[in-house]
Amino acid sequence: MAISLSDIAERAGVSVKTVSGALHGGSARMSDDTRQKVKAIAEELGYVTNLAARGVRQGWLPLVGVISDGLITSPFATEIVRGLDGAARSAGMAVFAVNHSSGQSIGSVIDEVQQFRPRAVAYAAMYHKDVDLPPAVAGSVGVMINCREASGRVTSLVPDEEGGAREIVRYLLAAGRRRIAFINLPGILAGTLREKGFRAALEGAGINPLVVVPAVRRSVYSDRAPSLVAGHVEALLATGQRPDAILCGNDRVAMEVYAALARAGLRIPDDVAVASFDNQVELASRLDPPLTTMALPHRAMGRLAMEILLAGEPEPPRLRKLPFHLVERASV
Amino acid sequence: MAISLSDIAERAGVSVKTVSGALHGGSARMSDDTRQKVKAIAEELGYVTNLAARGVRQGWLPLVGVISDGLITSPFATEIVRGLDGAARSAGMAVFAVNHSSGQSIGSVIDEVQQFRPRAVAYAAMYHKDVDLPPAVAGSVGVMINCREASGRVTSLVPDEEGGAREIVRYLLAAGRRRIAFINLPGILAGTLREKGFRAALEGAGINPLVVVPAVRRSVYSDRAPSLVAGHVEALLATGQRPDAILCGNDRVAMEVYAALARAGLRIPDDVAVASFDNQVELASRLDPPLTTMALPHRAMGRLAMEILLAGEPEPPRLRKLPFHLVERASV
DNA sequence: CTCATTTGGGTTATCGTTTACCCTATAGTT
DNA sequence: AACTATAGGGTAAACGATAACCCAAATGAG
Repeated sequence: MAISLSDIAERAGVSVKTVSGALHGGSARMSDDTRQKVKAIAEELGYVTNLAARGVRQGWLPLVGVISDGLITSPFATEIVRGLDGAARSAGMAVFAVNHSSGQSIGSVIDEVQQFRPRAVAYAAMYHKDVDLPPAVAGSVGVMINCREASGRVTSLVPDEEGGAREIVRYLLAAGRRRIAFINLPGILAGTLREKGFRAALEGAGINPLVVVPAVRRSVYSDRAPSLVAGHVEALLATGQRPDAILCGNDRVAMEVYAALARAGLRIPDDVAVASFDNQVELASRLDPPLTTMALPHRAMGRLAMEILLAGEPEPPRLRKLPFHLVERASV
Repeated sequence: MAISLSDIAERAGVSVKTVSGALHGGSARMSDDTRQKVKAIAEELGYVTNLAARGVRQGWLPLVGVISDGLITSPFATEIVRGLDGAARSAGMAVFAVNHSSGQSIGSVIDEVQQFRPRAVAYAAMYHKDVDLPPAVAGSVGVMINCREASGRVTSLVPDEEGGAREIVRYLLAAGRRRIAFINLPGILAGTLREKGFRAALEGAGINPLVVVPAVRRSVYSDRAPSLVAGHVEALLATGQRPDAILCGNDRVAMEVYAALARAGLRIPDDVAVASFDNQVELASRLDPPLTTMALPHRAMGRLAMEILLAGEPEPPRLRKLPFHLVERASV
């Protein structure tokens, strides 16, 4: 079927090992003449390296396996994969992803991945959460992305939720806002951590948070849960203490806040500033006015993950928090 | 390093081939006793098949390569990959994706993919477009997803844009709407085809389209291009012939239409119905009222692509148009 | 009881590549 | 001129799994 080294060897009148050396072994000693001739014939025949064969010799394939937990619906998944992919390709690796559907045990998914003898394996969560890796398989996973591994045996990469919240609060304060409300995402780790950062930043400035309320019914954040946002905004506006800034748990919440404020006849940012988390570009940049929001470091997590995976000497496992990135638009 | 068949064979006191037969060759004749013993030892030792070794023998690896053209920013990419992945896994295959960045020739990307000796290769475009595959590589690609291959040497799977437009128009007509405007996406294939379907459906009903206008400056559709939507809506409302329905090129355009109608004090759907294409769930379901929209058949394209790739006898190449799917919410 | 068939399993070659080791010229050194 | 490096390249053995072939023992039919 496909051309192999021995086809080239025969045609060039040299041995297989010479061909191998000419094409792949950069430092193999041989005359430039031979090397060029072999390369020319390989090119002519359309030779393509058989990585499976090399893999059986080396014991691994130039692949990086990514186990993604649950559905890959989120657009963030692509960002993580993109970060991984970019770094992987420059190292001559390809990324293959397998879904960890809720039915299966993590062990069986890892076995599935290990069949390919990948160079490295990463585990990626689709939203920031805690994950408990069974001891037996912890050794097969090189890095955890967007989740905190409980046992501490594996390096975990997560967004710095607290820091991100502090940063956006400081930005609102610098813009002169003082009565800041937070419509948070309840029941998820990111929400809990952001609330901590939110309160800490305000406290540091000697200001009390106006209010912290959940975007949907407490303890269940899901896109399908009925939204409480409109009600919250109306309630906030009905009080004497009208907020001069509303921080939102994500861009979709901000979208609803925009609508509620528009109904109330208030202008953004003149009457009320709005800021949020996520930076779903397609949404945030299309709102009127375009939304100022904290971008999650998904791409950076992917890139750093690959660096860690492909690094020679593994550093001791630890939790690394990656900074958010402020995307300034016009809503503050 | 990893356990191999010979480790098991030694431990079980049988030959390697017997182990191979016991674990993988379902029909290999041997006593149930032997088979069970071998399986038990394999389990105990934690044996994991080495697919690279099998691959060198068979000539291919149980991998399906997906070449994705350009950036994988779109959330649709995940849908396509999900469709592929689901079908692939039930066939024991994994999907690996490589980005076709604009700098590279398609040939070099295909070579990169072929190094892994994948069972099949698909090419996926991130938006509906025409793609010209060089004759030399057309043979290596089994199916084109979300794009039309010019030469006709490869089966192409695309959304049925015309049919989708016809369907949503018929739905609007059935809801009693007669003055229907279309804010289309200019400069892209999907827009052109949808406009055809839009006009055809109205013509079939003996009605004239109110107007067809571009969402952004003509001939350049991009998320970053300045939007013309607000202006169009205002202009439409200023005429004597106020529309009773606005069809939008995508959900983000619809979002802007919502805002413009709200500013004008009009209610959806009572005063004006709004419908669109895409079904970006997170956006469409969060709008108020939730948006009725035509969902693109991305998942279906992924699934069908895998079926075609893994089918034994290839059917003659042709262009297959997959139907959109109406998602009824509350905006009509 | 003999011969044919089936059962259970071993031998060995093979896939394409890499690598440890070996051989032979040629060039350079003394 | 003899001797030693070294360049240039060949041989052959891996890597792990599979498959074509073979062989011995057990089973069945006549």
